Order: sequence, then C-alpha cells, then structure tokens
Amino acid sequence: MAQMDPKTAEKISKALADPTRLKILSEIKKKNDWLYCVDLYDSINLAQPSICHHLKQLTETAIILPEKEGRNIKYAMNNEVIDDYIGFLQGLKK
Amino acid sequence: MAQMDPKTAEKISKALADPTRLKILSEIKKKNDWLYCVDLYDSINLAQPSICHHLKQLTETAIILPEKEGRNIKYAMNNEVIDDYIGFLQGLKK
DNA sequence: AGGAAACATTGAAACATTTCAATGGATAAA
DNA sequence: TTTATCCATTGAAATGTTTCAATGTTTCCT
Repeated sequence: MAQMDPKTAEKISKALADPTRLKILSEIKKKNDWLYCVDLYDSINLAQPSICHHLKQLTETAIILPEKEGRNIKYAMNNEVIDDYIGFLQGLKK
Repeated sequence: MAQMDPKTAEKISKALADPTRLKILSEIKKKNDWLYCVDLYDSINLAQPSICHHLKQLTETAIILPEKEGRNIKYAMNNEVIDDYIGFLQGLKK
C-alpha cells in the first residue's frame, strides 16, 4: 500500500468534510457502487451547479471515478484511495 | 466498534482538513504519543492563539485528549476515535 | 440541421475558517 | 503577594468555501 503524503491526506479530508459530499458517497453505496448523476437531483436538495461542484471535489481527489456514457456520467467509489487514506490514518496512531 | 454517524465523520474530516493540524498529529506521533503544548512553538511557525485554535479543533472532536499538568497541558492521540472514523470510511466502500 | 437533455463554467453573494494583536485567567515560583 | 509563565478568549482582517442564476458545451434524438 502506497504511503500517502500529508498534502494529499489534507485534500481528501477536505473533500470528506462536507455533509453533501458524504451524502453523495452514501448514495453511491446505496445504489450498489454505481451512481448516475441524475440520481442525486432526487436525493439532494441543491441546485445543479452546486451538486456539480461537489462531484468535482470528489473526482479531483479521485475518491470517486467518473465514467462517461453518452450524455450521462456515472460514478463509482475508488476503494484504493480510501484504503490509502486509511493507511495514512493508521500511521498517525502510535 | 461503534458505527460513527455522518455528522461526526464530517466534523472529524474537517478537523483533519488542515496542514497545521496534521502536523500537530505527526508531532504527537514523533514525540512517542505525548506532546507538550510548548513543543509545538518550535515546530509550528504560527502565533500562540492560532496553535491554541487548532488544538481546540482536535480536542473538541476528541481526536486528541488533553491532560492538565499544573500550568502545562499534554496531549495524546485518541486511537479509538481514529478507529471509529476508519470504520466509517470502510463502510463507504462496497 | 434544429431542438432538447445532461453536465460544466462563470461570477457574485453569503457564509465559514484562519490568523494574530491584545487581553484575560489560572497556576507556579520568588 | 508580587511576578512570571502557560494557555484561553476576543475581535477583526484576510482568505477560503458554498451556493445559485445565467450561460456555455457536448451529445442525443427527430
């Protein structure tokens, strides 16, 4: 497992530090690993640009991976990044 | 292991989303689990109220535990909170 | 080609966080 | 009791984040 540097860990922490973004991740989980962008307009009460902004934060840190499908985009959790982040957190402990 | 709720996970993410606070945690680790507040004035180039502010964020989320020793305060990592947070992150994966 | 659907970008308002000088409160030492 | 030390609080400036209306871009359908 790659040792994550603190700067990356900070960015991932920041990406996780928002209720809307945590909600997006739990929706991906709920939808069984794949979420279409449009699914979020039902479950998240924010305007489209706001949701887009949050998705950007999650994709820029590679916490979720986007895949284009015509006009749509579907997202999946990137377990590798989560595992690396967990590795970083383990390293903080004694 | 207690299942951490999203609101708490958000607060912990926020507490970890800052370079100074990550530095504080790595200093605690470096000092072998116990860090005296005064140790930070050497390693962190910020004014005393700023460091105090960051320590407050970390103690309020119980990521670190303060212990009074006369005029001084020493801090230790709270591994339990880190483990619960890791548990929350594991739960985000499929 | 023309219109519609899905997502992205821009720019600005509202809000939150970070930082520090100044000051306060508690404990220890003289 | 006076003084010094350590940490906390306040208040304000600087900076960063979140939100949305308006608009742009890409792709699909007719």
